[in-house]
Amino acid sequence: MNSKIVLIDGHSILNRAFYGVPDLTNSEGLHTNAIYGFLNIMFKILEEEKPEYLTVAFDVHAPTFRHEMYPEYKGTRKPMMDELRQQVPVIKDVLKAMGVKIIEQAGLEADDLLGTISKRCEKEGMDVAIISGDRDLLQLATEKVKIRIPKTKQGKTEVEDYYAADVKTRYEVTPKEFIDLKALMGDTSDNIPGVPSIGEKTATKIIVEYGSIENAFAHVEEIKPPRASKAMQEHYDLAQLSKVLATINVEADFEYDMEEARLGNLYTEEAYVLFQKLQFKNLLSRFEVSAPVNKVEDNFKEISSQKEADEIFAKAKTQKVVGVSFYKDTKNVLPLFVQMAGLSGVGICFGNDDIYLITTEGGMSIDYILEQVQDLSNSVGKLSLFHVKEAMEHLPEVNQKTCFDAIIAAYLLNPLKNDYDYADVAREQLDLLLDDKMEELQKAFYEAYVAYASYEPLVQKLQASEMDKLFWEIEMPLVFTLYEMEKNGVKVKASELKVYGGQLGGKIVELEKEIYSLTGKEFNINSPKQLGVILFEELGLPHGKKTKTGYSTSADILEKLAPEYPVVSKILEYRTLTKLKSTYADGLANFIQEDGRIHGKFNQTITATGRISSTEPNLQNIPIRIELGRLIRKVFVPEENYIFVDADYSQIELRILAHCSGDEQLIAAYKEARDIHKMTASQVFHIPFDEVTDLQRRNAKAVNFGIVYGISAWGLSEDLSITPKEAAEYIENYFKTYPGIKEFLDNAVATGKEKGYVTTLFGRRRPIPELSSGNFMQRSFGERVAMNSPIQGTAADIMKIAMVGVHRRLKEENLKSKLVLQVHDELLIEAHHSEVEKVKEILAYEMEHAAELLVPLDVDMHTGENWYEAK
DNA sequence: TGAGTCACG
DNA sequence: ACGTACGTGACTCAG
Repeated sequence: MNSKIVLIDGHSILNRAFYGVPDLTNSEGLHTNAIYGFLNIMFKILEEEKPEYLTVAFDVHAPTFRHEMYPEYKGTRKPMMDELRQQVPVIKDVLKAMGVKIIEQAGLEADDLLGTISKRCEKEGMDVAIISGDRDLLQLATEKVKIRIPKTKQGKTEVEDYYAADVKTRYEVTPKEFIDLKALMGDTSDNIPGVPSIGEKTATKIIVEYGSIENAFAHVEEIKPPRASKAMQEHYDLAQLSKVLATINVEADFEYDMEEARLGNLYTEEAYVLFQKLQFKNLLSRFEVSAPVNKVEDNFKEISSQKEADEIFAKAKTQKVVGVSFYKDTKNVLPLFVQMAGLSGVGICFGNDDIYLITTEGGMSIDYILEQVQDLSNSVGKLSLFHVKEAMEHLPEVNQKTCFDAIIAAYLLNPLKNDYDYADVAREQLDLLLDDKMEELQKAFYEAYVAYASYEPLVQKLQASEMDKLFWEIEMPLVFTLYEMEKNGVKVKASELKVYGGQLGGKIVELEKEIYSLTGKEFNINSPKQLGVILFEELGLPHGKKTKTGYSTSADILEKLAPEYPVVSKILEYRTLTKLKSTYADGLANFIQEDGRIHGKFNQTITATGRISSTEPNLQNIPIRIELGRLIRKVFVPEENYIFVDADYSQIELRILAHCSGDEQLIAAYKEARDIHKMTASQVFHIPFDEVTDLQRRNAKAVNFGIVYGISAWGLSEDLSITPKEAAEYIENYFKTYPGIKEFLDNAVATGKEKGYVTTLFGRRRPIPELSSGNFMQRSFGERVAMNSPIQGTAADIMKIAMVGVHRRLKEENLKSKLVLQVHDELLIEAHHSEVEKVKEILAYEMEHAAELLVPLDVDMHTGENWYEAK
């Protein structure tokens, strides 16, 4: 068995990968799709070939002898897109980190390097596989040298292989003749001229017949068709030039040490770090799980005696920063009961040599330890933790002013990531790689250490990005407000919910029967796939959009059919009812705790814009638009002697738009408390204010919404069921009426493109990597996001400020009333009967004064015996 | 696990 | 020519 070498045409494969793999970016906004695709192709090839040697060749962007001969060489080639260009140095770093030999040489193209190495290796008796996306390389094919051309088709990589014989089969010419073929037909991508009027067909015929351009020229009179013969006589010089340009130099002069190309272990620690940075989760699994050697680990000290613990706490009290973590020993706990297991220790860290785990092992009670931590919080500079809101369960009396939540800091620095844990922070802030499968004990040590060590870099980065004020004054205080809300929960009447669910169930069964009889068939109505087949194939209804998996059966499509086909309206009704039953009636019931309340989670590190999200259950999407659904709100009730006070901002996003754009007209309108949608209609459609019809007002409202979402004529036309042309006219008129708004939106996109992110009034950042995408769709999305995020994000900031203010006032004034829900622009308070007026005053004041804008912030308020009444 | 659908602001 | 409104989360089906 001969030894084997794989040679990769670096730029060519990177280019293939770039166009074959959908746009990917890591959390820092670096585009990574080409790198990802390149590595996938490379790994696939290596697995197939199992070579001893590997080399990747790159072009250096310097003129070669071909440019001297023909300055236009490769001249028409499009300049590399930025998103691809930025990936070139990175792939080189990745390859270096994996110990892969890279070769590049000024004055030589990758083709020449590959050709020469290939020849040298072949002479040594080796097998060679050359990987390129470029068919030029086919001239190098022999019996020993295989050219492999990967094609990415729908995510799958298929490879075309060419030995010399395969070239002959496919192109009717030998690899050597392939050069002559190209000399005749030319190559637009490399700007090789070829002979005018000779294309692939004619060129093949000529070369098959004569074997070379020289021999063809010797018989030029005989060449058929006459047109080709004439072209050949007139432009033989071009053919000769083209041949030289197309010929790969297989005897180039450069140093190449075979031993450097020998394949070692690709999966090095360096490569692992890079892969993590690039966020190639799939590829990471190729690395043997190996925790890197860590010096910190040597300093882990387990403490179980109270005397030692007291000393450590005493020392900790004088520190600027102390990292804290919690240790739950689950070794001997059945998986089912892990949740209920109590803590068995606390991690404490205030220096690289001071990393402790104080455990209950020696008889210290966990309450004692936790008390010490809370005590510590009063004298320490900062107490740094992960997930402070969750930690509050253990530290209810902690000094909130000294708490630092590293997860929230990491979120502000990159709100696009969907998941954060201490390992992410360790990697990003400390370049420390942690094994995800650690013992709980070791984890607790590391968590305390990372909380301590990441404090400085995080705070420094928050300052550098001007988000320190946002962090300390809004996000950190909000942690405790959200904790309170979760702890408070909201009372839900289980019995009424059950009745409601039962009623729905009855109606659903009836509808089911009717649908089956109307379609003449029993099927799963909940399956869009089955439903599509029944409606559009068996019943032959006109279908609209198609999705990847079949026909679209979404509500907007079905609604168009409903007037004509009774079964369709039944299906729509069925959908509504099953949704209400499964998600709300049954769904909510599952979350009612023993105290009769639902304690949903309010998440602070999820959204890209800064909004809060609600889960388990989602209490921010309880029905309201449809009456039947809205009834669910009747089961949300205050406890005895309490009443709901509900306050919501009126049109906060449009007001923010008015403020940020400084548009005189809009500002004046809000100052005068005019009906904004009606006014918009009057101005955009040129109608006297009092003559605006309901429809016109509705349309204007949709335009206002569209503006906030990052308007596009197509989107608006879809929403209003008008033509994109008409929608474009609306928008044009709108911008003519409010020139300040156009300027503001244009500016948002421009600064987004320039800086890579947009900001809210309070400095919150939203990175938008899509803005630099070469893909039209992605870029347009980025532009809409650039227009929307500052508005939506500022609204979120203002609401957060209001919440902190309301929470602070309730506490300061010793009120029994509690914040229970937040729904983006709405707050729900469970107010004690004796405190209703006070609560109303607090809500109104804190919400209206959360920010000082050029327009007033208006708040609507209602009270009620349940949530339905309070809206 | 991803796609489709639909509930909310 | 391209082809969607912005931001979320839960449930269901089907592979």
